Amino acid sequence: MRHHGPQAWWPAESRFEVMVGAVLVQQTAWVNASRAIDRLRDAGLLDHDALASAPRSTVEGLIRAAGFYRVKAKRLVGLARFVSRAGGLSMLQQLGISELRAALRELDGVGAETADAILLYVFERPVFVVDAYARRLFGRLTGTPPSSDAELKALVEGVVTQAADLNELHALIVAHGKRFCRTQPLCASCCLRTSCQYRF
DNA sequence: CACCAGGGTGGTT
DNA sequence: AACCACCATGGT
Repeated sequence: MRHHGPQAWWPAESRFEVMVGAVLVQQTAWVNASRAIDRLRDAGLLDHDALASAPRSTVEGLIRAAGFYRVKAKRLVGLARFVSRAGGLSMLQQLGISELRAALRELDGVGAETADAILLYVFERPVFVVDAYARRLFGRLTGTPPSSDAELKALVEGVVTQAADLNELHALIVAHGKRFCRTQPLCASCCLRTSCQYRF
């Protein structure tokens, strides 16, 4: 990783747009999820009330570029209805982290990783997002690899406690993982920047 | 042409 | 609990 530092991770014009992106990017390259987001924006549907009442067939047509467009359209409308029912993101913001996570996990299409990504990037809660890159990284980095995602989460969250730092950490892991970590061993610069206060 | 991309769900063993 | 098929498009 040549350029440690803010990764301009998860660019979006609103918090709800981040939630929509979290679903659209599942098993999909960001460039294609981004196209779908642009089309939703042009259609005025990056708004939970508007999206909640939009026909699924309309949403399907707009998000086709992101792949899995039928299941994702269903998930997006369900997500929008959830936010509308709750009375908006400012209402959900009031909830405690565990009940907010439980509410998100009940939604169709929101698994462990997407729930944690939303907690971190939408609600700014101090959560470490365990994804395939993080598993590979820590599996190789530590002598005894974490045996579960829960263990890995606890390990990292026990050290990195600030939401802003967990945000940056996840961004660095994914940005680096995409470039190097799939087939090659970790390179020497594969950890946090040297000026970082945290040590594993 | 094969493989991958910032996963989740439901079914089978 | 560990697999597996499926969802589907666009890039390399």
